[in-house]
Amino acid sequence: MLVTSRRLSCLATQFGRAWVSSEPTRRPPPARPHWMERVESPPVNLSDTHPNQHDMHSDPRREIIGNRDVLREGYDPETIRHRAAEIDALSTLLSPTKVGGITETALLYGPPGSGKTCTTTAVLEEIENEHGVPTVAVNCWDDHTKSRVLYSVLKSLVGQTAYDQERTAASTLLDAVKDAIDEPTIIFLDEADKLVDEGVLRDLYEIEPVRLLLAGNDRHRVVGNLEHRVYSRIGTAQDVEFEKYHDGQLVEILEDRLTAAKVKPDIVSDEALAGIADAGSRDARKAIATLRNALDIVVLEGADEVTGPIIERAEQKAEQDIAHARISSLTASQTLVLKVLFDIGASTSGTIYDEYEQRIDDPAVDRTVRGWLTTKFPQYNLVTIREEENPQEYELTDAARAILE
DNA sequence: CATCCACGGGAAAAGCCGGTCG
DNA sequence: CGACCGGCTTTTCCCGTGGATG
Repeated sequence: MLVTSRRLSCLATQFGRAWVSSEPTRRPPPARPHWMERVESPPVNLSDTHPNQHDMHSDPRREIIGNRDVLREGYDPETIRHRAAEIDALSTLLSPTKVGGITETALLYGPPGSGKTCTTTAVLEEIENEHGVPTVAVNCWDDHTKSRVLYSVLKSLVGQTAYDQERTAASTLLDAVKDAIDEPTIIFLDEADKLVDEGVLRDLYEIEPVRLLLAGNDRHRVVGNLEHRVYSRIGTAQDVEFEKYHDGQLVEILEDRLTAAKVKPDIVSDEALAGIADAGSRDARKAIATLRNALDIVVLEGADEVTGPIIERAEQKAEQDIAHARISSLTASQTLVLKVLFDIGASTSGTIYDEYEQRIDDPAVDRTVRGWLTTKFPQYNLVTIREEENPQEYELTDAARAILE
């Protein structure tokens, strides 16, 4: 099943480019700078803390997964597959001869799990290593406010700072960032559509040597209403669009991980792999999470191989882990709104609010609850909005419902 | 030294309101 | 008209700091 020759030949055709074939030089772990923790921290994954890793000496099961690390969220693969065009576009856009030239901004957009982050990270790493161009990456999901973005940028540029992240004025941080930048520098804001205050984009953009890379799910959300206020000043931004992987491509990506993770052969059949790719609904992040969970189930339950039912459970677990973590981060009041939704099913904001108000002593005001329903909860993938209804209705996602039971 | 309190700042909540739809 | 939506603005909340006070 793990057809090595197929993988290699595929690689060869995918990447004729020099920088790709210099693969092995990529990612010297210690050189992994600053923001790496951020990339790893995102939304959480309870199952990441799961079994083995330690105490695996006498455990015969350790044979099953040699290196589970490769399967964790945020791990940067050795090889970027099926993104040759995007890599090409990014490399051209960011090549050192252009950095410092005309200030341009690149806009990367595409659905979740379409390789935006890992592709861009790889290209940036290449540029930093080969050409000495400083690069900074910020995940705006974690750092979605102005001060946090600036703090994060500053920390990447100068290491530890004397500033207190929460307490120093954004303007102070901005000045410090300006001072720290004296040569062309690439700043990559991942999930830029999660920013609360897009003013920070303009602030960063106006620092002369800075070149911005913005990534998000759809172009409209990323540029959206900053079109006039910021975007026009940003000038001609170059778009790089990422599309969902096809199932076949996803299978190859999963095969790479299986090999790198040194998973014992025969645990995951071709058929199972296809099933996992299918469950991932063309989202690489989700597919990998499903694979990881499926293998954990196999290990924990001593199964012989990954089966259909295991894949199904693994898929649900992947979603629920995330939902669980998200729900834990909510306030009691916010959780109550979800419970109301759980009890009464899909409803309009008015109905939800009436019921919510009944159940709590000091309810938040309706505008606030509406804000949660339309922005925060959907972003957390806890609620979906049924826009076809008029007025629109809010409904819990399956994962959220499973947690609230 | 221990407490108290006013202050500065960001983030989140609350308030306001014009607009849409049936 | 009533119910709801969502952009924008204003207010409140919250917390570390630092100076004053007992």
